[in-house]
Amino acid sequence: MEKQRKRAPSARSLQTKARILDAAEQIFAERGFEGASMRDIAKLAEVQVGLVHHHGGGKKELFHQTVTRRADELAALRLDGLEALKQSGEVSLRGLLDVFMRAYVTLTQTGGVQWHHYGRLVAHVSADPRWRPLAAQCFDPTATRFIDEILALYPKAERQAAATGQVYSVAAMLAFLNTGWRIEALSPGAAEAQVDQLIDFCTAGMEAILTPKTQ
Amino acid sequence: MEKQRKRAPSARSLQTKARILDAAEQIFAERGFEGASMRDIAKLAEVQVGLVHHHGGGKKELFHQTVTRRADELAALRLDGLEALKQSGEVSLRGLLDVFMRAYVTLTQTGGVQWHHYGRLVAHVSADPRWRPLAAQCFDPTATRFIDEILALYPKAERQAAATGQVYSVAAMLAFLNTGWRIEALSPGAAEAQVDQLIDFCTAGMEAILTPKTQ
DNA sequence: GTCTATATGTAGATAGAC
DNA sequence: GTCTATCTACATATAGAC
Repeated sequence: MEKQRKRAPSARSLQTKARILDAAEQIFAERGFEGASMRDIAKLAEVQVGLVHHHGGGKKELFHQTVTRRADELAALRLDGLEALKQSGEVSLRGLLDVFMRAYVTLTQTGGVQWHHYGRLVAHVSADPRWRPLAAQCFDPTATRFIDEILALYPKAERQAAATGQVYSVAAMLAFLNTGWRIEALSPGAAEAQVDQLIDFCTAGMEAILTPKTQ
Repeated sequence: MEKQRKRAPSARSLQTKARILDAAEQIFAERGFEGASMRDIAKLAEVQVGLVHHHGGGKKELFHQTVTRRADELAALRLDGLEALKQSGEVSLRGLLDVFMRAYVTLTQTGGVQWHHYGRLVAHVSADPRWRPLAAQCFDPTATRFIDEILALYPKAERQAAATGQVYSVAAMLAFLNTGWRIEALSPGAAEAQVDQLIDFCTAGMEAILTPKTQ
């Protein structure tokens, strides 16, 4: 259970680092990279400023760690869902977009504050061209995987169209996450209806640009 | 209310202020509010730092001025287009979204660097909840106007659905503007095709959430 | 209106004691 | 690993000469 590499990670140390990453996640999500300060992160994590540098390795490196920490978990969530969908034999465009979005959206809205912060953090990463390489590393492999599946359903569509639709869908999803609606405040049924609406929008839009205009 | 009628705006002064706002537009667009510095803005505008304060009235006020400067022009562009569309008698959902997006998108892509910067600046404003009041002041009136027209076309649709679709459409549009495709680098025909594709996506998505599921 | 000089605060980062 | 103290740089903002 307990990891022991060199000397002693000392459960306390791991716990401290986790607290720092949690704090960084929140501050970065709220104020962006430039707007966040190491001091505010340290204060929220209830540690000294030097410790944030020690565990984070500088502000930029800390930001990278914060983003990548949950990226694998998110990718696994999506790819597992994709695998389950394919084995069900009922692969459809809507089913693919549902798998890609629903678990993530639900998690960021009702899966605890940290995932909520992570949702906003991802919005920053996706919006700022400066983080393009980081975003590519974290999210492109999974996105490409889904685009492949979509193209298998629409053999005559061009890859550019599917990729464009994916970009628009992600943009709509991030808008949904960051528009400030805390859907958890609604009734559970209403929350699901909101997600359904998002998926309806993206499915219809995607299908429109996948099928030849000369309908 | 009115601008200084006291002495003389002195063409040179107006020119200087315009240069400062142009520089601010570019720097804010590239690095966001926190990432931008008054020094960098001054340097790009080729003036002294004090002058940026003098004309801008502090960093926050300068940001507001930069955003609002072109907002009226943009609103007029859209409302004129809406008026023309209504007088043509051929109002459709696609027509409305076309009016709302095409002129703006084309302008930010081929209307000169300053409009290109402004497109990215608007993306920052739209993404950050801190600028919500500013965004509301600049863009909500026009957006509400278009939502009204959409609801007139779909009497049975709920206002929430139209507003949600509008948010997703704007998100897709901003993604289009900021994904880095310089469509001006493409052939003119290809550029128009890209915009058509964006409008296709939004029209289909919007229609999907405006019509009752149990169709 | 424009420039020089400066006031004042805070940022990221590090050294060294414990 | 953790904390205290500090270095250095740069931020916004302003005062006053011209």
